[in-house]
Amino acid sequence: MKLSEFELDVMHYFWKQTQCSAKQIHQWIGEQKPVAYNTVKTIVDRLEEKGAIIRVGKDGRALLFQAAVTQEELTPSVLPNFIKRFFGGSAKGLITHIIDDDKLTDDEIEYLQQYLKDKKKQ
Amino acid sequence: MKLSEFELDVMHYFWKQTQCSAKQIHQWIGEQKPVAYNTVKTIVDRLEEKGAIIRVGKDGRALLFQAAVTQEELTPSVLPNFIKRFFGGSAKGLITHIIDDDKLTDDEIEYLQQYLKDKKKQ
DNA sequence: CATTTCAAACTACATTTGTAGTCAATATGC
DNA sequence: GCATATTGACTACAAATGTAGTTTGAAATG
Repeated sequence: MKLSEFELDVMHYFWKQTQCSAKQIHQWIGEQKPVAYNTVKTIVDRLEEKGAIIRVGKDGRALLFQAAVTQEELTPSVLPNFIKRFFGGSAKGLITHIIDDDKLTDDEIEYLQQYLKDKKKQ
Repeated sequence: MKLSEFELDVMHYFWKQTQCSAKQIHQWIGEQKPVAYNTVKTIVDRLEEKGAIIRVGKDGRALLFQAAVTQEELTPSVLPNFIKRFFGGSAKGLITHIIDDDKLTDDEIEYLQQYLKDKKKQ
């Protein structure tokens, strides 16, 4: 399943919330960028068409939707491509880039060190 | 600068090679998926329009191009978005995902451990 | 030099994406 | 019950994207 950037943004909300209406999505998105309700509704419609979300009921006249694909199901298909495109296929390259970029707190670094240590033991 | 997926694919070659012609790009891409020369040429044209590559000479009648933006210049604008979309903004989340997915060799794990250690010292 | 050939430049077109308006049905408040 | 406000469904449309054909001019070749 291939989703556009905006569609992924919206999925993000479905992954955090168990179920929600287009209106709720619109309000959430609206906190970050101004966009018409209908715009969000269109994205929701397309996500339903693509099978990324499904109707699970109604709240008054509003339809309630729920994610039909998990973040985990969708990510694997995206990450390898991303790594290939931007880091010549080297996952290590991506990680060192993140480290260089100071994207990690000291705590996170510690956590990852432990994580790597555990991984090597296996 | 925003580049499409295909455009990024092509940039990938410009980043590896110092300079090349549309024909060379076409041959390389052709190894992975069948696509007409003109298709590749269009992408090269668009990359030139966007200023991602520049003409650096000719080889016979063929134009030679060279990357005008480095991978490093382009990646920073893409990575945060990617992390936000797929890992809720957590770089740590991305890294642990990669580790879990066995994308790393033992040597790479070792290298990263050292890398993290050095980072913490700073 | 004339001819061939090949790449550049231009044009075309279906699909996807972001953005939103219109219309119709239906809860809901009074 | 009726008017009003909302929401779903449908339609619209420009820009971007992937894909490739046509035309033209200039370089290679005999």
